[in-house]
Amino acid sequence: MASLSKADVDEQVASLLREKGHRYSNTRRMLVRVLLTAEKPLTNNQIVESHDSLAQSSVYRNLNVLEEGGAVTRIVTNNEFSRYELADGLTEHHHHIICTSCGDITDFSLPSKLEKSLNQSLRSAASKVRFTIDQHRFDGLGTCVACQ
Amino acid sequence: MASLSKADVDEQVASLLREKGHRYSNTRRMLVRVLLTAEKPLTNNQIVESHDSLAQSSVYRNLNVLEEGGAVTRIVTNNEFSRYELADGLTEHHHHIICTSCGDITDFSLPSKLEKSLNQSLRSAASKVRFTIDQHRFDGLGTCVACQ
DNA sequence: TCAAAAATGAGAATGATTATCATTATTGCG
DNA sequence: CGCAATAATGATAATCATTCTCATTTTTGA
Repeated sequence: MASLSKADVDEQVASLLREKGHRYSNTRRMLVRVLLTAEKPLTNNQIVESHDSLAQSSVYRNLNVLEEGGAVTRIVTNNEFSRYELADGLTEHHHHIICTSCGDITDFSLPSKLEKSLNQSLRSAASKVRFTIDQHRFDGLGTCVACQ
Repeated sequence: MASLSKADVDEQVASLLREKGHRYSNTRRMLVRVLLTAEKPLTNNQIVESHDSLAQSSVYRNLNVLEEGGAVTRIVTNNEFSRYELADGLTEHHHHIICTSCGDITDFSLPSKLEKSLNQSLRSAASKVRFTIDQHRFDGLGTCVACQ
C-alpha cells in the first residue's frame, strides 16, 4: 500500500469530514498539509508555530474535528502534550518508538506477517471480552540518543 | 513465569524504592496492595476512594515515586485520567484492550512466540534510530460492551 | 443577493496533576 | 533510650494543556 498523494489525501479527508457534516476549510486543509509533510507526529504548538495564520484555539478545535472524522490520530504518552499524525488509511500503517524523557517519536513498521498475527490475536482476545476493536498501537518506550 | 505472592511483591518494591533512596511507607504499601488486588488498571481517584485513609495528594505523589522506581506503570490513553498498574516483573507481562469511550481497560496476553518476534522487530528498529528500549506496549483501542 | 449554518480566534474557564509547606513519622547514631 | 536529621504526609494553592464561550467572519445553497 503506497502512500497517497496530497490530492488524494485531500479528497479522502474532505469526504471523511463531509460524512460528519463538517467542511474542509482552509485551516483544516493547512493542518492536513502540515501533518502530511511532517516526518513525525507533532504537538499542537509545533503546528501552531509552523504557520503564522494558525490560532491556537482553532488548531485544537480542528484537530479534534479531524480526529472525530477519523483523519487524524492523537498520540498520548505522558502528562505533557498530545501529538497528532494523519490516521491510518491516509498514511501507511506504522508504529512508534517514543522517548519517555523528551516525548520525541520515531516511526517504524513491522513485517506484515507479524502484523497479521498480532491482529488475529488481538481480535480473538477482544471478542472474548466483547470489545469492538477500531485500531491498535504498538509502541516501544525508551530513550532517544539526545536524552541518554 | 507465575505471578508473585504479596510478600514477594512487597520485597521487590521495597528493594526498588531503596535503590532510589525512598522508604516503603505504609501509604506506599497500601497502594501496592490495592493495585495487586485490582483486576485492572486504576485511576488515582479509584485508588483514593478504595480506602478512607488515602489523601489524594499523597496518592498522586506516591504513584509517581513508585513509577520512578519502576514498580508501577502509568497508562495514558486520552486527556482524561491516567491509570496505574503494577509494573512488568511484579505481574505477568500483558497487554490492554482499551475502551476509547469510557477509558475502561481489560488485560490480555499474546502467545510467547509472538511476543518474542515483536520484541525482536522492535529492538532492531530501535537500534537503527539509536533508541534504548525499556518496555513496549501493545494496545487494542475500541469500544466496550457498555459503550457500544 | 441573502439568510442560515458553520468556522474562526481571542480570551476565559476547566480540571487533572503537581508544587508548596507546615506538621508528623521514621531512621540511625551516640 | 533520646535526639537530630531526613523523609513522608496532607491540606491547599498553583500550574498548564486543553476546552469552552461568544462575538465576528466566512461559506453555502436557494
